[in-house]
Amino acid sequence: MSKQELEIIGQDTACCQGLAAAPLDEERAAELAKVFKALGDPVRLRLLSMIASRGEGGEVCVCELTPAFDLSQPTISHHLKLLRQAGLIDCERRGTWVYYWVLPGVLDRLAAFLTTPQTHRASV
Amino acid sequence: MSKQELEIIGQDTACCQGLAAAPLDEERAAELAKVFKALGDPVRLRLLSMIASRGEGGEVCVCELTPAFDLSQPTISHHLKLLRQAGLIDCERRGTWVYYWVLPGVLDRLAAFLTTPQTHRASV
DNA sequence: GGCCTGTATTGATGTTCGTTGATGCAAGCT
DNA sequence: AGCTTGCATCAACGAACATCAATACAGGCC
Repeated sequence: MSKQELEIIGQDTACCQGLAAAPLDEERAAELAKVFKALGDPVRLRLLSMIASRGEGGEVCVCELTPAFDLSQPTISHHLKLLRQAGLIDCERRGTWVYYWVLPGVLDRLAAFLTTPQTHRASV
Repeated sequence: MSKQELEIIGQDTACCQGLAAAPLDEERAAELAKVFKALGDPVRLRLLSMIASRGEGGEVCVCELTPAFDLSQPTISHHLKLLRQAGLIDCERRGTWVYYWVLPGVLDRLAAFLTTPQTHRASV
């Protein structure tokens, strides 16, 4: 049930130049855009937030997520799949239920990418 | 030429609960999704990166941005408009040319929203 | 004034995305 | 085995989006 996500946001990839460090090349821009696109939907943002609120190592059962929305169960399942394909979350089936969690470090790496580098020819 | 952007990511809005602090309410999720959606396109990410690379207070003329892409001028103009409406950048016309810059603090606030809060019932 | 250059807007088109009902699959239970 | 529950996948449809050619607008220059 795993093994489908992208591996975009660094992990061991030492690279990780910030957005403001230098103009993004086409390839890296395309990869990162997939992640931000996954975040670019209110339902997915809420889903991710609900999962992330469980803290490090925390998990949420799908059965807790679905009833929080005025949407059909397939729709929620679809959004969870997109978040997973973006490399933000992962899941595991345990018995009848499926549990989701936030992949450790991803959000912090994304944040690091956004914040402007301290060392810069700053004008201020 | 300004005065059209959203005011989403805090500024003086003291609020700014992180994504992992608590489940996002519908309204805030919708607002934030607009920003991430603006970032969810490779062209816009590259545009923003090119502008942000100029550092604090830096500006870029549209005439420098357009030729960096294999896209028509109206398309670039359209993407810049979306970035502006998302509250990420602003612009000003000076004579014949239009200059864009990154709104100060926006990226840092976005990053702060993504990073998990330190104070938490962390399991690790 | 008229012309030229740089940028934004409009209208149209092909593609992608969000949503749903129907269906399929996995696991527990009797 | 058969039934039931939880979740994923499929097929289809309407809405939103990215793109372009054509056009409009703004400012400098003659």
